[in-house]
Amino acid sequence: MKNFEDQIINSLVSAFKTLFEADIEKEKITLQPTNKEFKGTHTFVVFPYLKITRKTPEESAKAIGVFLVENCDSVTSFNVVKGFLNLELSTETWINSFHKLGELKPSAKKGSKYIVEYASPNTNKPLHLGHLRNIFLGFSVNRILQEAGSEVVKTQIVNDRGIHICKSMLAWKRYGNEENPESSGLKGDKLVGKYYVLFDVHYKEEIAQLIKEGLSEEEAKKEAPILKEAQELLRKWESKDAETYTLWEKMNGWVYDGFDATYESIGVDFDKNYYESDTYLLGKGIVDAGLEKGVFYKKDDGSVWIDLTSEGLDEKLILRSDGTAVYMTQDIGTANQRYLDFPGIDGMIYTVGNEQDYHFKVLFLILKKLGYSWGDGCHHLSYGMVDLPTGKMKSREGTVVDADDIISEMINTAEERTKELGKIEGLSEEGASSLYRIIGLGALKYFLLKVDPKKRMMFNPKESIDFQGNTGPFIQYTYARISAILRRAKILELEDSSVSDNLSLHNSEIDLISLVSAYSERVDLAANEYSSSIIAQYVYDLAKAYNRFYTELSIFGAENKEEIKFRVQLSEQVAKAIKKSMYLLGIEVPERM
RNA sequence: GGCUCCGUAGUUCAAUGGAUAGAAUAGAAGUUUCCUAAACUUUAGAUGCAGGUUCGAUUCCUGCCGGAGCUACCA
Repeated sequence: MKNFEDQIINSLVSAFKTLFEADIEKEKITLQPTNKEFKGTHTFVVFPYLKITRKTPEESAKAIGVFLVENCDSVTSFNVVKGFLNLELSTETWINSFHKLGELKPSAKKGSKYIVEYASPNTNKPLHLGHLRNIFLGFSVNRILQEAGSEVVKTQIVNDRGIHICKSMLAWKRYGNEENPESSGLKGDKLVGKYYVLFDVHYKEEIAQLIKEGLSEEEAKKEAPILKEAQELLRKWESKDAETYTLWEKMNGWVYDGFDATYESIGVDFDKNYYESDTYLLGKGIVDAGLEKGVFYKKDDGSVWIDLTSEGLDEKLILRSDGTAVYMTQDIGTANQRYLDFPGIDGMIYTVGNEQDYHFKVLFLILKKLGYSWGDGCHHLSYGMVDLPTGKMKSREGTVVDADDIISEMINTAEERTKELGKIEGLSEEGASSLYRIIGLGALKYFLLKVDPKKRMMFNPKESIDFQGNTGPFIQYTYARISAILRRAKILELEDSSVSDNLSLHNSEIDLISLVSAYSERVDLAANEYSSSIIAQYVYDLAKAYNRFYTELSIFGAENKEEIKFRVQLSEQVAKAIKKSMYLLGIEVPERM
């Protein structure tokens, strides 16, 4: 909350006290932005208070408005439309508020410590567009939390074991002829993914054959020799069979090289990796402790359960009757392990698709019941699928948009567009290719981050991602435009003195001041909601407002030196706010484009 | 069947219970002797259906219709 807004609210409280002899709690009073069609910037809605005022909406609003103009320094005039009291503030208020930029720091998560998990790839297939949404979201939330004063550990959990891994291993053993990334020229993850698909092809053939021989589909799926062999391979892996283990390590190594290349190209990294092969046995000890505490109970067959029916959920299996772990056991164990690795954390953020909403609801409930102090701080950053016009993306059916493909496609398009617009004059070759990367990735990241994370979103591969309108490049372009202004201002050597408050401010300038000074609030909001789209919307508003300002008013052609100075300073602040916001989204901004 | 989420312009997305439901894109019409036209201006176009709560509902509640997900001793 800005200082002057706090003042206005205080004045509103005393207005009710003086005019209507009513005590209103300060916290209950809110101001909202005034609609563009009306004069003013802040609006107080009187409808909810009519019972107190015992007057018509218009009369009530007018009385309060008169009181504010008389008693509150920042309010200079008002107008009333029905029950809406629109306030206009003094230039001085705006100038002061402008000077306080940067002094207010976001602090929603001050002093807290989080672990953010934002990738959980399987090592049997390459990353696709859905993974990118996951990674960009988590990476951005990590930065937002940091900006809001928190310390963050970035992590991923690698699903490097299980039947699906054995499938690609088996297919490689059978059909691979010792093929490797060097000999094939394929990126490691792509190579392994190829064999995962190949497994499925042969699996389907065998099923078809068995059905011909008279088995039902159900039976055929279970009895296919290739599947049985894969299961055998999993058993061998679990018993640490040397040959199997070596192959597993070799193929996983290829995949990690592939993933690392992709991570590097999109500019994300991790402080700590967790591997399921290390963690899948964790959690059993905690089950024992939970049994003692009475959080869990044992059935006659030896399986362990938790009863969550009183919370409106189901009974949930924690440990199989043969004593082996399930997904939930593992997640409890991993969470505990992370706490041991990073003592003092206040919570963990899991960036995982919304098909697992129920799982995490249960997981967090269990953590709380087990009495972990950090259970309350856990949050499932749930996001919706990225859909194609043809439906859902499915790796096995090959209906995915590959991550590396879409990245290079975006960079290529950026190059084409930039050349078309003739914007590479005076750029070195490295400068140009770095610019294409910045723009292409900016477009992709912004496209995925501007949408509310919780919602399912649509990606149409035929209509490539836009570079115009509400897009990353539009915001980057605005930044580059301002940079040009600042370069020119530097040459002019405007002496650095403060701006007096007898300027007359234009609406577009007030819009900008008010947006720039909202930075901290918006970051805090985003941190509390774990939402990057709040930042994306904010930075778009900012860029849009700046472009309007830029078109409407001439900066260097202003009436007097003081106005020029003010507009340059305003531009500088907007540039800073854009740069910081884009940083929070993991997007770079260019000085020229 | 049970539980959860989602239905907003042709399309892709917005909207702490507030004013005439915002943007972008596609459509129509404009703006470059002057700070970067990846920009700006104008125009047309939408809340699945039926009730309820109230000063006021895209938002909250109920029912229906449509879509998705979860509902494994898989991960």
